[in-house]
Amino acid sequence: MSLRVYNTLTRQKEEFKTVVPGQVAMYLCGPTVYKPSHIGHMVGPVIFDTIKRFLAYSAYKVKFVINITDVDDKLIVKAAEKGTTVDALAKEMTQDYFDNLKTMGVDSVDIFPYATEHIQEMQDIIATLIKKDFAYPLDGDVYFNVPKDKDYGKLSHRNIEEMMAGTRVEATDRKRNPADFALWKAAKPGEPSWESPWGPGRPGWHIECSAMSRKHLGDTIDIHGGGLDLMFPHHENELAQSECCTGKTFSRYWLHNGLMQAGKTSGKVGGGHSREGDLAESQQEQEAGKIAGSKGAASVKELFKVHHPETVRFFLLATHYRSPIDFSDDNLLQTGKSLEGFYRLFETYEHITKQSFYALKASTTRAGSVELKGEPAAYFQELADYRTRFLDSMDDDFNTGGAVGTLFELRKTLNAFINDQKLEGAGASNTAAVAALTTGLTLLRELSLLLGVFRDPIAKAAAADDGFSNELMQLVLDLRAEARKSKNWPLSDMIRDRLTALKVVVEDRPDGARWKRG
RNA sequence: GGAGCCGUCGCCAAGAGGCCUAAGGCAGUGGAUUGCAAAUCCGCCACCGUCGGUUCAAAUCCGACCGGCUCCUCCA
Repeated sequence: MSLRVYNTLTRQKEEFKTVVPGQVAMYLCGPTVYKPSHIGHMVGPVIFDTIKRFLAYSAYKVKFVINITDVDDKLIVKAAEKGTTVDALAKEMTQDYFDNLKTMGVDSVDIFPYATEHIQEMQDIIATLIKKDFAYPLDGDVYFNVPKDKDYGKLSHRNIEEMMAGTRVEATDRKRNPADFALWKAAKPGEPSWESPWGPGRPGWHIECSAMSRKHLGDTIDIHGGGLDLMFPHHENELAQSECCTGKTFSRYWLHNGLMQAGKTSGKVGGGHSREGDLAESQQEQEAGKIAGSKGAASVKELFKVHHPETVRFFLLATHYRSPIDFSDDNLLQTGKSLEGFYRLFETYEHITKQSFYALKASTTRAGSVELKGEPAAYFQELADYRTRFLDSMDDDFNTGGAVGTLFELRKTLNAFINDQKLEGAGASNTAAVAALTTGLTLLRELSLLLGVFRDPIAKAAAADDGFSNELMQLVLDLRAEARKSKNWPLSDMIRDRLTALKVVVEDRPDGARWKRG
């Protein structure tokens, strides 16, 4: 099966064909760095990070760019509020963004270009647009002339006449047409500004992406991504500017991810108060303070105090990227629970082989995928089927939700194999069976790494790593083992009950007792 | 008012004309296993918002309706 992607431009799934065979240029609209990231800011990066992993696995050479918007109205307002400079605020919030990306396991981004470092490139585009009569200067501003662009509206599937019919034409509006948008804004006192042929000023909202995408990825890119909320006007305008400037296709595929929603009933999320609509304010808020009285969504850092980042990432990928995501503590808690079985399997595997799942060497390419041959044939056949289904799901418009499903099925097969072969007990010395198990775990590692999950051991509770506690626990369990040997059930049960009360879970496995803090 | 999205088991969520008498997870439940538990495995647990239509065939296409949601601009 070959890759098919849903293209917003055509509103259908299309076969994926890149400009340059074997290479992918991918651009994702990044944040305006004026406040700490909330979970909505992480959705796009996690999804496109996963897309990049899969494309790379599928033998594409991918260049992935996320921009940082470090000049904007919201920044100016916020900096003034906080009594700091735009530059200082932007730097602080950019760092926050980077921290959060790292925690979420988003590490495949090649370049993070800054808007303020591309003023010249923006001006070049504006100058070309003026020359081609697609834009006009007006008292220090420069506007894009929307009616001049006959393709305008093709991305968001709107037609200009209808739009204008619905637009209130202000008597004071100086623009030639209400739909025209600013490419360059004349400087106001106290605001950051740059020299330009049209006088000192700063860029409009959309021009930065056109400029940075062009500079780092070329006139025509393969994938342009962003939240659904950015489709109009941001992407529509970007598209118009870029194509009118270069005369070429701006992006072959437009991928829009669904937005987070704070469910009406979900109430608090990650410890922060959220009202309906707050989260949907989304990836790149277009208007600061749009929702009056809004406290805003919980910051990502607050969220991580309550939910493990891996749980959050898994949760985001368990739903199709184009669907809205109902974000709530309950949902996250359920996801966390569903992951425990994986962690337990990894633990069991380590007990059997004395080797960590996390140390398994997995292929990062489809061509190098682990070989699934051997005995028992039925077991290997199942593994092969899961791999096929997982990859087919991903090939079908990056259906991570379907792919996640096969991961759970794979887990079940692996556990069943351990049971059948008694690998925790009598079968432990069956080296062929243990090797077969390792093959299965290697497949699991290969596939889960594609989603960017189960990359590293999750941090255990601090006390569990404390040598003294470990030895003490070993002592208690040894004593209990003695009691069990002499069938002193009341005593062994008492020990277990008392430990349970201390939130220590004891499991009597075939190869001995195992404990962990609950 | 205009444009668009969504409605699949108690909850989350794949599937997008026949392989669906609908994947997977969480919860529930019966069993195997266990001294008892825990964990694990096996089994059970949905006719796909409603009503019509198209078709040999629809959860999947069309229409209406009901319910949920988003966007409609950088000037305010």
